[in-house]
Amino acid sequence: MPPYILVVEDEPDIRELLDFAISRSGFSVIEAETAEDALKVLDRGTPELIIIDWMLPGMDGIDLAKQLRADELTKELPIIMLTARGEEADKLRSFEVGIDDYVTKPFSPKELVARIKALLRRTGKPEDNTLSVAGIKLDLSSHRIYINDKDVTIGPTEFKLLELFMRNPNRAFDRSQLLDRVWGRSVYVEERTVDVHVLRLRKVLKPSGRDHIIETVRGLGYRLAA
Amino acid sequence: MPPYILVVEDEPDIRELLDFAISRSGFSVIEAETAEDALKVLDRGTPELIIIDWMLPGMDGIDLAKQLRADELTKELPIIMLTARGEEADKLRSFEVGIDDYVTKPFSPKELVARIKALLRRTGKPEDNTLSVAGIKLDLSSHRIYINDKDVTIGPTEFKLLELFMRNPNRAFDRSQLLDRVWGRSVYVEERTVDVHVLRLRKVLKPSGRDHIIETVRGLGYRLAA
DNA sequence: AATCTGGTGACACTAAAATGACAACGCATT
DNA sequence: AATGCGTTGTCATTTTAGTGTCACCAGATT
Repeated sequence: MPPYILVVEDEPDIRELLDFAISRSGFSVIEAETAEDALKVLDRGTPELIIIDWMLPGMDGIDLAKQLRADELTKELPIIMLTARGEEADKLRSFEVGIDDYVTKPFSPKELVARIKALLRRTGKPEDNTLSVAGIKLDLSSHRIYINDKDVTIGPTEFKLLELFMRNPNRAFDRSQLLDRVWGRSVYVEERTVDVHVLRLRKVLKPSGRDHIIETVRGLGYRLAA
Repeated sequence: MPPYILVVEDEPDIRELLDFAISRSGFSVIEAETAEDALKVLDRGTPELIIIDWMLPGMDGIDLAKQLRADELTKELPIIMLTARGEEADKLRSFEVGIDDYVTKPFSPKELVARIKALLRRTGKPEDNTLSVAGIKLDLSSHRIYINDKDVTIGPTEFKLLELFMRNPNRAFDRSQLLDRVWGRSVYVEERTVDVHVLRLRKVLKPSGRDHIIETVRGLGYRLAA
């Protein structure tokens, strides 16, 4: 899943310059000549960031930006707009649409790259959705669990239970809290069912000797000891 | 026959090293032990590039190169010659024949791959945007798919589905995400339809034994395991 | 000892996914 | 317009995996 930056620019020379400058600083670049092309590319996967030329044949940059903002999938996509000197007056309009940054032509590649990096830093990619406590690693994005780097399988309920515990290490939950937060407020199940799932969770942790980290708090409920 | 790189080398160890290094950077490799074998392979389809060991039993590398240059079909075929240290003196001769580049043994795999890429770029072969994960290769431009270098047919929807998975290996998607990103936000289809298409995708992958890489995440959706 | 609380295995039950069949559709060909 | 082919979405059915409950047991608590 190579993260990439999408460049939408109709002038071949500038496109190449952009590609060169950006690739050289370690990003992969995909180029599109027109807004229409860009949309096609976007259909196949969301980039980390998109650079759009203000003036484009057909649908222009602003319209493309608007459309991106309207779409749930690309709503958050950082946008850098390329404008020619003299179009600066329009920058207000572009910020209205939700452009994150803009660069005026002619631009220095160094500046551009700096802006890209700044923007990526700013928008912070929550890519590594991974929780890890006491040798247990829970990868939210792949929905996988590793114990001492060994892959283990686990049921959906146990997954949610473990996730809750890992998000709140050392905190003790009573059974009704666990039911609320793992099963949901609406369903009714016996409180003792929690015990069974804790048992099942411990069974999964057992082979790695990590089962003791789920502690029983007598008279109350359970807790994950970090 | 999918785009590939032909390696002509008689020493098994080196052949394997080459295969490993080159495949790892996304090209398919076909191996030949001798010049004669190589010619047989070439009969079945022209590769993107050919790597020839200088010293070969029977017809040697230079002769093979000469013959390739003489044939209309392989006249333009980029050739990289592998020479042992000490044979460098002959490099002049090899450029005469029309070798495009040469690499002296021992070589670093990284350097070799860099040279391959440079050569492909130079000879104008547009670096076909191809996506490859776990022995599955997607050719985005020709919309074709190769599994272990074997051509397989696949429906458009399965293609998009597989592409999404390959662009986000290990990431688990729920059905609604898959519907959004493969079918598009606007159309309404049953969530269960996803199951059917996953089934169809798996059926296509089955003959190559690659079907298990599409994993079911119970209670959630699916994921491609890399 | 009497009681309370949690651990545990068994089991019936249910929800979720795999699968096979099918009708509708799009598209190219005739 | 009719034909045929490949693709698509849906549904009914089977298969599989996970769930909740209970009965019983053991250790802790009084």
